[in-house]
Amino acid sequence: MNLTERKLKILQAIIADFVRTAEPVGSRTISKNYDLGSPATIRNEMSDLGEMGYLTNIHTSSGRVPSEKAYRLYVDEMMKKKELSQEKKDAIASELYSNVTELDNLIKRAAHVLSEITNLTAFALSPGQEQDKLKYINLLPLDDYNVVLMLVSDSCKVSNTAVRLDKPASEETLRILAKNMTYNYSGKTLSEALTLDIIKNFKADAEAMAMFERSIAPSFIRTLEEMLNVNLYMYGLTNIFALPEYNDITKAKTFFEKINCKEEITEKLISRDDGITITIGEENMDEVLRDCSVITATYHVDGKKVGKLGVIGPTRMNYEEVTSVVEYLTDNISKAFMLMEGDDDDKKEY
Amino acid sequence: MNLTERKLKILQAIIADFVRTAEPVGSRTISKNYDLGSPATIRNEMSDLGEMGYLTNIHTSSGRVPSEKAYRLYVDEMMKKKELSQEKKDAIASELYSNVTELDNLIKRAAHVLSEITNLTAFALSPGQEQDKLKYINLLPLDDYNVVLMLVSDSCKVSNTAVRLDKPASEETLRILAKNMTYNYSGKTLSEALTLDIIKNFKADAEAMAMFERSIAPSFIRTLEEMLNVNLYMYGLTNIFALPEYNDITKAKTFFEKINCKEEITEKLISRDDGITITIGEENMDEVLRDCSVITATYHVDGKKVGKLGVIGPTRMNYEEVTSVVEYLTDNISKAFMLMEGDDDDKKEY
DNA sequence: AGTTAGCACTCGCATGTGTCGAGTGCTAAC
DNA sequence: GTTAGCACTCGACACATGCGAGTGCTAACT
Repeated sequence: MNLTERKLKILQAIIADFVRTAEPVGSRTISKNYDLGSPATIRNEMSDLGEMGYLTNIHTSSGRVPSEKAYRLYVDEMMKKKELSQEKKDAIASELYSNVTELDNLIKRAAHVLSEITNLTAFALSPGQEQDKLKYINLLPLDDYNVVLMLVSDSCKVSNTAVRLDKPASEETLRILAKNMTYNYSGKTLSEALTLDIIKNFKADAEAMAMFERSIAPSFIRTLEEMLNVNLYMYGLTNIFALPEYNDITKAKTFFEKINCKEEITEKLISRDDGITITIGEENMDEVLRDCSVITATYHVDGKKVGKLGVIGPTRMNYEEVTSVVEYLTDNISKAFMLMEGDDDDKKEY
Repeated sequence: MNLTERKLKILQAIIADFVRTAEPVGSRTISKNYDLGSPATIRNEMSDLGEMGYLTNIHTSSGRVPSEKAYRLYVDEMMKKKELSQEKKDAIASELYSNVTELDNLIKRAAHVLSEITNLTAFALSPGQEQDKLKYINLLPLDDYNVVLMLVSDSCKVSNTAVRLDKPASEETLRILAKNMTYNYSGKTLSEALTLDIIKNFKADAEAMAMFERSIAPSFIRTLEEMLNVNLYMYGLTNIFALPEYNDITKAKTFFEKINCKEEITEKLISRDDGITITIGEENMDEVLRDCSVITATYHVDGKKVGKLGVIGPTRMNYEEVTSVVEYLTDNISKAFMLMEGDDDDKKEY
């Protein structure tokens, strides 16, 4: 038995209907709305589709529900690229292109508008900074016991930390230490910096070295780690309440509990393939996401920096629509970022 | 009719039972468990209590449920101070006194452990920084077009922002501007700094002034505002799923949606009285919190800085227990903070 | 041979009915 | 003032019934 033209059309119709209504769809409905033959004919075809594993029925006399295999077929073969409605494009634009000054803010907004447009749970990962290089390192004395450790990266990400010394250090000592750090670390990527043996190659007297190791080095490492951290932003979590599949309170509960393990989710998302990736139900290999689908895409800013964003929703999701939104968004993140940087392509060398 | 000893005892028993079970409590239950007379006697008393507005019954033949007036009476008159179990004290201690380095982290942990112990939704507001003073202001050139604006406050809170200039500035210019800023702003509280007319009293040439106004001042203001921001942390939101009063999916939904308006919640919490404050149901004057009770307390760190933390839960909440936890926590936040600052009381002058 | 009408059958769901148990209110006796 | 007893109320639950949507199958139609 193979997938004839009509079978495909019927399957598509069933998917469309089920995505819209979340109700099992019967032969009569399809027959009425799609001009694909009489209910009886459709029933025969549906029966075949069921045998082939594309449709399931809860029990004998209920309508049919598309299987995950059906969604996979749909996503791979039947789904067409869809131009986003102007309205949605506008919504995205007004969110992205409006006086945002920080990349992370841009990302947040992208995730936010994504959740609003799709009515699903959206998330975004801030770009990984592994390739970002240290550019400027300094130690600024505040008073005898407090200094500020200041790191600036290639991409002008500034980070500083108040460090409390256990005994006063002279400005001279700090200057020397800062010089040493600059010498050893500037030009290195953040992840490289973390792997280097901190005190190797330091040229300073024993006391300064001791002070560095005790007080400054730990802060330095912590700050580097922090700069490397990928942030996960989530929006529209409560959108799941609108979905009939989460009418069951315990389902909603477990969803929330699992989705709140940010580390775990970050992990999962990072390890996904680049580009637009769609995983359906069991493909997610995850207890909680078993009856969800996840769509992610990679966005690029500034050539090298890469992050992810996407949505989590029921397998019954409007793949076509959501995919276009996700795609449109990732494209526009780069553009918005460039705009944010100012009209200063000439300055990009720095 | 007035509240006799026995009536009070019966009311207390009913509250205790209802808090535990969330089921309307009947005369027989009380009679069996509390030795306060036969079911019939208790029924008579309950009838009186109902007339006085302390008990309500859903319908003729259901058990009684304490009214908000009853909870108010309980909280005001009948509740005793309760020593926390050692187990809970330990849980709090292990969360608060373990290598935390930032105040905000301490606060987060406090809220987290609070939600864990009470099984309710807990929140914490980071301390307001209105009284925090600017101590150190500097502009550090990164390259021709990028400088770092660096602010350090009295309490060693460091903040810096990358500022992009629209045309290059000499180190000298930046030095002068920084000096001007220091002269005008250091020693001022953050909120004072925001109210001052930025460019008044500046001594610099016209070009430097223009540059300051165009590029640096906006970042300065934004940074100040950011430093003044009070952060709201929430934990245990999903705990409400365990409460029978939120078995209704729409209730859970509205709860989540409202509780997610961080600004609104922050507003509401800030405006509450200091010290331990308990508001019950309608006292909250809020559509969503109408059938919740809120317990907040103020914590102090460092003498002047003040924040809040507390829980949101159903009116049927263990007020005694929760109040003790909240109280114990606020006390220990100050202690943990002092420990965090190091054993350096001698350095506190700075 | 593919398509369709017709019909018996299944199942979920809503509705109605009866029973049970927990609880109240009242009255009369202690 | 307290208590036992009793009639009454109401929600929860179990069970039956009917309805509607849907299927599968067969036989007739094109």
